[in-house]
Amino acid sequence: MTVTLDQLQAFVATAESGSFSAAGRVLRKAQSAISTQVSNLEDDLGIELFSRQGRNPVLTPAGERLLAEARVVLDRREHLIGVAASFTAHVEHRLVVAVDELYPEKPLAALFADFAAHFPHVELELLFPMMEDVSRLVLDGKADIGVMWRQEILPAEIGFHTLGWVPLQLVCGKNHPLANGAIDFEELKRHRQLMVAVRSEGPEKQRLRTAAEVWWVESHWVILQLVRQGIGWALVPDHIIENSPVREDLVIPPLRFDGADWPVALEMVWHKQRPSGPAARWLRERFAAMRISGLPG
Amino acid sequence: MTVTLDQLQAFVATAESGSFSAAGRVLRKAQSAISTQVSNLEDDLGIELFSRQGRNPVLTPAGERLLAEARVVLDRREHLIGVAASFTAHVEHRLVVAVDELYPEKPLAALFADFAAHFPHVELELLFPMMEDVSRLVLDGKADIGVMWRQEILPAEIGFHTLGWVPLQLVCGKNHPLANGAIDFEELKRHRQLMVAVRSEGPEKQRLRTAAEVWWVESHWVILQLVRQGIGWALVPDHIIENSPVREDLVIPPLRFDGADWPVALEMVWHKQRPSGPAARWLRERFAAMRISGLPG
DNA sequence: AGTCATCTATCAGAAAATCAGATGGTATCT
DNA sequence: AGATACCATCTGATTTTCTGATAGATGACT
Repeated sequence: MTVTLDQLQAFVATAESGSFSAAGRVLRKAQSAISTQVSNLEDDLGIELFSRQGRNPVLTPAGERLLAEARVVLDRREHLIGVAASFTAHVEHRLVVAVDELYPEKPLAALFADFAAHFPHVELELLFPMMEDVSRLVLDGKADIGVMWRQEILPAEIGFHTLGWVPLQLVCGKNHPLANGAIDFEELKRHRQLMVAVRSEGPEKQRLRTAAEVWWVESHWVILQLVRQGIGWALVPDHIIENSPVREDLVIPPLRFDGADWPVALEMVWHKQRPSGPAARWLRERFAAMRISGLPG
Repeated sequence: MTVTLDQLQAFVATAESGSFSAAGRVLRKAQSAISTQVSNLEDDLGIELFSRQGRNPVLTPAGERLLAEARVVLDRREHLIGVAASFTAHVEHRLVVAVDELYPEKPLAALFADFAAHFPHVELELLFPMMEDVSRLVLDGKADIGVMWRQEILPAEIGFHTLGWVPLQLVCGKNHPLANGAIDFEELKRHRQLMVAVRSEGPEKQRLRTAAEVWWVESHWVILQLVRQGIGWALVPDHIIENSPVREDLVIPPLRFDGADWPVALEMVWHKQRPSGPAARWLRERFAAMRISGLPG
């Protein structure tokens, strides 16, 4: 004989319920069936799993250890069945999500943890594209769902939904001229501004442009590195400043003018024509239901 | 019916051998048995694993994915059986090894990789004790095997075996007075020496003492940090210097006297009276068979 | 101490699953 | 076209597993 899943099941049920009889009741089998199955398992493994001194069987040290192993084997069977079920339910086996770094990581991590619990069998690929355009990735089928900042013109094939607005902070290095005292709007124009090198052209690209001289940098993270060196000032979302390794060298100077949180709209995008499975739909709904840390949408 | 290990085995064998017939030959069963078992598995999972268009069955995408899962389940069964076998063979379930940092990590890692392959079911705990004495850990039963540098007096209950000698290098900071030019033995005595704070007293503790003024530090790694600051000079094994994060700031000055590699003997120790299982014996033999990077023992 | 409920191991027969071998049909190669 | 190797399916035989019964043992309770 060879070790059988039924044997392992009888073993685990016995360990969990505390007696062969109870295990029989749980598994809807006769007590004798459980008893012999566990006994056979012990013969196959060549080791005693339960000590049968008293009225109830009690795990031996070996039984204790092997119980954990048995649970693993049974879990893997359940997992296999789950994978098969997700195939028949036409759940995606793989889902690619492209998220702009503007989206705060903390709720993102919570969301994906939740996703993993709901769809344990779906392989998730997360992209944080730098220079590529999120909407282009979605358009080309390289990503199933995208989260990006607003682009005025989106192709008609792309569906979208506004998630909310992320407020930006004005930040500069602590040795930068702007770091001392409150800032005038006109003053801003005289210093170099660092902006993310947005990919597609359009009016949105220019909306935040304030200074005469602008450098284009591929990521907010890199921008902070440059800001720290005193190369210029920038508009960067809160959460990126918070989590920056160089945040001690950064200054958020007070402003002498209003309406100065420069909100940026975050959009969720997908391809209208590509059919989306249950996992993609679930993720879209959850994205839409979440509120961004800033103003609600 | 529920998914059975036999079914999975038939499935995997079919996928590996390319046909039901071949799988039957491999598993020493009739072709019909394999065929029906795979068919039953497909019914249970509710999905087609093989496409049966041509002469031979060929995996569907779902089959491809589930094949990996099936292999995992079968592997876990083998693992369980292996754990049980190691119980009956009275293999230790846990082995604690205390290694002095003098022992080079590279061969150590290779050795333990090998160990993991031979004894996959043994939990290994590795200690790199700082201030505690390795022989004391072994004596107290907190470690099964120890590798330490030679202590003249070892308790009688401790068995030991000399593994080899580790040569030490004289090292100092690049701004230290000794860093310029070849070094005289008398010169050494005038500068502060940093030594590892060895735990037990004994003549071995004093053997390497050269300077008048000595600081005792708990680890060679920390010693290098201090040496880098120019606090003193030290004798440190090669591999620790190599792997130090501060090695650019260190200098190994030339010496104007001979016999200056200060070899330190490494011993393997164990408790004679405590019975050792197969894993401990294997590890002892392999330790003994290895040559230290320096002179052979 | 005696009673009772509940547990375990084991047995025999019934029920179920699995297997081998035979058969017919089909794809592939020569 | 013929030969070969393969697959699906059927049937009866074999093996395994299950149930239900029985006897002995343990622990709780009076």
